This record gives sequence, C-alpha cells and structure tokens, in this order.
Amino acid sequence: MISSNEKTIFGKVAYLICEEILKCNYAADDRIPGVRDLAATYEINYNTVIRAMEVLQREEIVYQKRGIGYFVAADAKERLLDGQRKEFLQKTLPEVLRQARLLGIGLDAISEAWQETQ
Amino acid sequence: MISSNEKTIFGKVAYLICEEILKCNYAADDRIPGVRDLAATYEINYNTVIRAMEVLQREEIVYQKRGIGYFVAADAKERLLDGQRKEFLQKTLPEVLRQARLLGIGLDAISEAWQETQ
Amino acid sequence: MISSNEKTIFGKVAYLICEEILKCNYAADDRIPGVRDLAATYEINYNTVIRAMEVLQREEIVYQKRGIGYFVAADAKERLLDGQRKEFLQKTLPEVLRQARLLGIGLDAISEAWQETQ
Amino acid sequence: MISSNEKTIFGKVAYLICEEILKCNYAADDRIPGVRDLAATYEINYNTVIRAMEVLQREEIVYQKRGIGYFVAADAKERLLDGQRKEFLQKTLPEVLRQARLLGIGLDAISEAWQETQ
DNA sequence: GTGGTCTAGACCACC
DNA sequence: GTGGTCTAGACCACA
Repeated sequence: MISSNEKTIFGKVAYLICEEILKCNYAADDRIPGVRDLAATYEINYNTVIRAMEVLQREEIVYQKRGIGYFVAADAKERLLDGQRKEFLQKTLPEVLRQARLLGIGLDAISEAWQETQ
Repeated sequence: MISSNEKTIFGKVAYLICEEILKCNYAADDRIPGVRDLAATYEINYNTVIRAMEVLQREEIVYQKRGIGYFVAADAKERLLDGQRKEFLQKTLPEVLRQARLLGIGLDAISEAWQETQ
Repeated sequence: MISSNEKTIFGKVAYLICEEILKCNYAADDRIPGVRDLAATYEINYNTVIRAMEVLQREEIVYQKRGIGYFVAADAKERLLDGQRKEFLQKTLPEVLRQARLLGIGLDAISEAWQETQ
Repeated sequence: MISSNEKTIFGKVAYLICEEILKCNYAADDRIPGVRDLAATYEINYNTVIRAMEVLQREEIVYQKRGIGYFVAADAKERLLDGQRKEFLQKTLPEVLRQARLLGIGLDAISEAWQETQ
C-alpha cells in the first residue's frame, strides 16, 4: 500500500503519481512522463524517481515497456481507490477525528471546512 | 510547532507527550516521568527520548530542573491547544478533506465516522 | 524468490547471503556483518549492499534492528531450502539436463562429475 | 564463447540461434531467417537482433552476404559442440551439482530427472 | 557505531 | 531517445 504520508521522497513521488491516476490525469494504459521529466517536474534527482517507479511497479500500478517508458496498469485506478479508501476510512479518518475531539473541534467546524474545500 | 505526523521517532515521542498534556494526564508544573521510564514505555533508546525533550524544551512546553526531571510549563496546555488547533484547521483538516473528495468519500461518511469515534 | 543467476550485483549479493544462511554460516537470529563490512568483503559499493538487504528484508529472510544491524529470520533457512529446492528441481535441473542432451553428454558423465564435486 | 545464461537479450538471442544450429534446424551454409523475421519471432526490437548477429559473426558462427542475409558457417556446429561441451563440463555442471549438494539434492534425484527429460 | 536516503554522474542495454 | 545499475560522497536518524 502506498499511503499519503510516505516518509521518503521517492515514497511521496509514488503517492503523487497515484493521485494523478486517481484524478484521471493519467488514464489506463497512458504513458507516464519519462523519469527524467518527472525528476525535473518535482525538482528531485533522477534516481529518486526510478525508486518511486520500482515501488509502483511492485504494486502493479504501472508496467514498463523496455526502452519506451512506464504505463498505467489497466485496473490501477480501481485498485488504488479500493485500497486507499479502506486505508482512509480505517486509519486516517478515525485518527484525525480523534485528534479533532482532543482539540475541542466539533463536527460543525469540520462541516464548515468541508463546504470550503474545493 | 510539534505536529502529529512528525517523521522522526523523537518527533513522534514529543507529540505523544503533547497529547498527554492535552489530555491532562500531565498537568501544569507536574513532573513528567523520567527519561528512562519513557524510553521503556515507548520502547526506544534513551537518547531518543532526550532528543524529544530538547524539542519540547525549545518550544517551552516543558522546563527542566537539573537532577530532578522535566516539568510541564504553566501555560503549556493553552499554547498547545492554540497552536495545534490552528495547524489542524489550516493544514491537516483541509488536506484530509481534499483526500476524501479524491476518494469519493462524502460528508455523510465522515459524520458517520464521527459518531463512532470515542 | 531469490535465485542463483540474479542479473544485478545487488541480486547476486542477496543470493550469496542466502547461500551463507543455507551453509549455516549465518544461523537463525545471528547478526549479519554490517553493510559497510559486506561492501568491503564483496568489493562493491555500500549502497549496493543496502539494495541487497532491502530485497532480503522484503522476502523476510532477514529482519532489522534499528541502529544495530540485520539479523537472520528464524525460519529463513527452512523457507530458503523449500523455495530454492522447488526452483532447482522444476527449472534449473531440467534446463541443464536438456542442455546436456543437446550437447551429447550422458548421465555417466554427470555421475562422474558428481563424484568429483566436493 | 556464447553460453547459456547470457545476461543481455541480444546474448540470449545469440544463444538461441546457436541451439538451433546444434539441433540441426539450421545446417551448414543454410540461410538464417531474416533479421526482421527473427525480431518478430522473439518479439524484440530489430536492432537487438542485429547485435546478436554481430556477436555470432565475431565468433565466426555465421557469415554475412550483404544484401542477402546471414548464413551458418561450415564448421559452426562442430566448433559450438566443442566449445559449449567444454564450458558445460567445466563450469555449468560443477556449479549446478554444487548447488544441488547445498540443497540436499542427491544423485538419485538427478538421475530420476534425467529419465523424465525428453 | 549502526542503517538509510538523497544527490550526482558515468555507463549500459534496449527501442 | 528510453529505463536501469553502479559508484561516490554528503548528510541524517537511531542506539
């Protein structure tokens, strides 16, 4: 599972690419920009992008065509949605709500913030 | 600012101690358990606890009486509440809600989780 | 599965460490020499050893104690024996025997070589 | 020497062509299928086949008639048999038997596999 | 002291 | 041109 809150830079990059897939910026079987391009975009080292791609490949979110580039796996979006939803509902959300209660922040404030998002 | 989601272990420990203060488990001018005790509690190395205490001292959340131990600063809880509230409302919450939207999770699901918390 | 015939150097190093475990040079819960030591032993870069250890950790052949080092997992040898035996009998051996036939080398020559081994 | 276990794709292709010669699928002075055909057969890029042919030419296993194609050298099979036999008996076989011993696999299991081959 | 990450750049295989 | 591996060295967190 790739979560938001990865600690390493390559983990974060992997997550960012997952977000792009979730947002449909990279659709199934689309080619992902080249590793050198991504390195420039995110202003990180090229090898760090490679590490991110290794992670995504191991999770079967992307596949590789030798000498051509990386492509979004056919069912990547579905699997990501499933996995991340579960993670969010079981871990992230309860933890955040627990923290809200600790800070004396109520559901009303959360609803308000919800209206403001997006 | 000490936030939830600190990346380092000593950061996380610092945050956990803040939580104890927020929960009033450590009240103003209370002595915090000894460094060795905390190391045992959190199952980490003694030096890591020291680092956490350095952070808390720098933020003036605890103060030290040499040879005796660490104590909760008088206004620690208030300042923590203020700071963490601001952080939560401005950073954590918007980010989490943004992620929820991305995953197709609505306010209803969040409300539901809210009821279940606690 | 880590096989003999890994293509990358870090893969080969991972395999060499597996061999040491199979030979009981590293027993269960033994500490494996430090990454910098291994780098010197095998005359490779220190980062390459780290990659090998990542592989071994993912396969749960070694585990890590933070700041101390790597240790052989309790059941590493058994799992390695199982996995590698299966691989050997199903892939390596048939392929080698097929090649022998192709080269006109008979079972007698193989038996002879067997006597000479070890 | 072209061995089984070449690491590169063009090396593997070169080896596969050697096997065809050993199996007499390509006889002395026969024309080898065209580069584009081979690329299609092995599902690799045209340039990679060219590399394989360069290797085979350097080893004088094939020769080229420009504009016509590649042909099997007169004594290719004999030289291949000699070379590969030596390689097999001196390197491959001892290594495989060593591995078998390490895995606790005996000559009986090998004999058994031998009966099953072919 | 331990492991670990990131950067940088050389070099390679493949398309 | 693509991805990928290896080396080298700086820097960090943890025990």
